[in-house]
This record gives sequence, structure tokens and C-alpha cells, in this order.
Amino acid sequence: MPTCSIAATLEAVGDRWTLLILRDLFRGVRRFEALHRDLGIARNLLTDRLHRLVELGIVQRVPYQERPVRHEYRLTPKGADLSPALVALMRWGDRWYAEDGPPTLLVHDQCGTPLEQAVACPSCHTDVTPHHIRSRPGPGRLTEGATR
Amino acid sequence: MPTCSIAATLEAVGDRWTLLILRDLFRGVRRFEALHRDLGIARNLLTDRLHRLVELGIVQRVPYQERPVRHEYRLTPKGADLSPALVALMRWGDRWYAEDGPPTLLVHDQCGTPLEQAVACPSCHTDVTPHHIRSRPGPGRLTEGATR
DNA sequence: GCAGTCCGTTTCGTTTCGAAACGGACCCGG
DNA sequence: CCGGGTCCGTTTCGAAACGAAACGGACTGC
Repeated sequence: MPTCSIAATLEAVGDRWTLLILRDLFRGVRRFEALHRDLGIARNLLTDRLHRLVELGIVQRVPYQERPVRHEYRLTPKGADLSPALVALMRWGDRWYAEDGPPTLLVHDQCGTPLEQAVACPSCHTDVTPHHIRSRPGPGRLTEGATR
Repeated sequence: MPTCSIAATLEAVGDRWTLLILRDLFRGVRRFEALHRDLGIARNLLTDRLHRLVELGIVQRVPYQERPVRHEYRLTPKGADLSPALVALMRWGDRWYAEDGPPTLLVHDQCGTPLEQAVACPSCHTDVTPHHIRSRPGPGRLTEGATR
């Protein structure tokens, strides 16, 4: 258990494929064969990553048919909670690599408006730019080591 | 250039070390030796990752002394713009791996209040849960392929 | 019986990684 | 001037991870 939550997160989902698998799960691609086709990931790696995600409680393996029993992979609440992180990664890609505009827009299901993501100060009622973010040791800090 | 901004982002910074290096740069750890010590990364990999980040325009190599010329590594605006992504990754780690509370708090520099991060709908003036996020093809979509 | 689908596992050559040694440019104290 | 000490890399080499492809097993449908 690293002393830094970023490190903890990356230890769980921080390899070349895992976040892409999770992206697909968010998109509704849930089956082994579909993930394999869509991502181009080697089958043995896909097996491995899915098992790992299940062990970590990020993904759930649920049967979608009997005879033969076949399973699909679904996000648990813990997995669904990665949504903001994927949104943030996507927005950065949008800003720096999408010359023709974002390939995908995230919109509010009730009104269709494109969504925004921001860091905000609940007491000042304002958005906070990276420049105005400071970090402080929190309650979970043992001793040494800084973080972010 | 992948058709998905998440894939584009991960192609740039999505390996085991790069995001940790960037985290350290945010924290003000800027020198080769310091990064090496703090991260425990192999020296050859650190060299490689830093060069790569410079090539990508995420990091800048600036001299901090002559005789001998020594450089430190600083975030460019493109690099600093990864802040929301690191914040999101950190918050997930906080929520799921920090039993004793977050090891690090992000606070507003002006008032010291711990910050929040949310996805919001600008027209409804509300926060939006992952459940209410839909994705749509955006202007940068060529043909095929979905995303998130 | 034979093809087709779906989900894995095994195999094996290639790439990447990690630890440690090496080297070069300097400063400093003796 | 010589032997550390610092800082930043590069080289080397065995271990680990990856990727492509073949294989196998449990079905369905013709």
C-alpha cells in the first residue's frame, strides 16, 4: 500500500491495457471476444487483466448464458467510480491531440449538453486552476514521503 | 493518432512510470537524481521517459547551472494541463485504498479548503453522476470506432 | 459429421525492464 | 595534485512481460 494515492491507483490500473479495457467496459463492450477484437490485445493478456480486475473488485464476472456457461465482465461500483479519471484522461487527449475536435463528446443524458469537469473550492464557490492547488499532508499520512 | 482521446492520452503518458514522474514534477521534484531516488526507477528508464516527455512537449529541459551544465525538468503548459487527470487518479486511490484517510489533501491556496472535483452540466447547473453521462460522436470522429 | 462461435490456455520468439557497473564533468579538502 | 563526493547519464546483461499464433473444449445449427 503506497503512501501516495496516485501510486496506489496506478498499481491497480496503471498498465498499458487496463484503462483501455475499463474504457470499453464503460462503453458497454463486456465480452471476452468483443474486447479482444476491439482492443487488439493478446488473448492471454486479456485473460490476465480481467482476472486481475476481478480480484481487485473493479470488475465482476457474471454469467450471461448457460450451456455453455459464458460470462461477461461488468464494472462494480469501485470500477464505475473510475469514471472521473477516464473523463479527465479523455479531456486531456481532446485538448492536445484532437485537431479536428474531440472524437467523442460526453453529454448530459437529460439535456444533451456537453459536460465539463472542474476542480472546485466548496467554500469559495469557484473553480480552481492547477496553479491555485496546494497539497497538504492528510490524515492517512504515516510519516515520511510526500505525494500529490 | 488513435480515434479515441483516452487511447491518445495513454499512448503519451500511459506506462508504468510516466505518470509517477509527472506527479513528482508537480510536487517540485525536478532533477534526475532526485527523481531516481524518490521513485526507485532504473536510471536508464528515467533517462528514456524524460527524453520522451520532452519530445512530446510535456516537459521542458532547462539548465539550472553552468560548469558543468546541469538541467532540470519542468512541466510545460501541456504537462501542467494533466493536473485534473492526476487529481482524478488520486481521488480514486483516496476513496478505495486510503483506510486511514487520504495521505494527501489538495486545498485551495487562498482559503485552505479541501478541493473537490466533479463533472458538471453547464446548462442544468448540476453535478452529473457517471450514470447520467452519455457519449456521442464528436466533430473529430472520422468514421468507425467508438470511444469514451 | 462438420463448420462456426466463444472463451480461454499453451507455446515460443521478441521486447522491455531492472539492477548494477561504468564513465565523464565538475568541486572540494588535504 | 590526488582521492573523495555529487550529479547525470550510458552500457550491459539476465529476468520478466508481451504478442502472435496454435491449440482445445463446450456448445449450436445445418
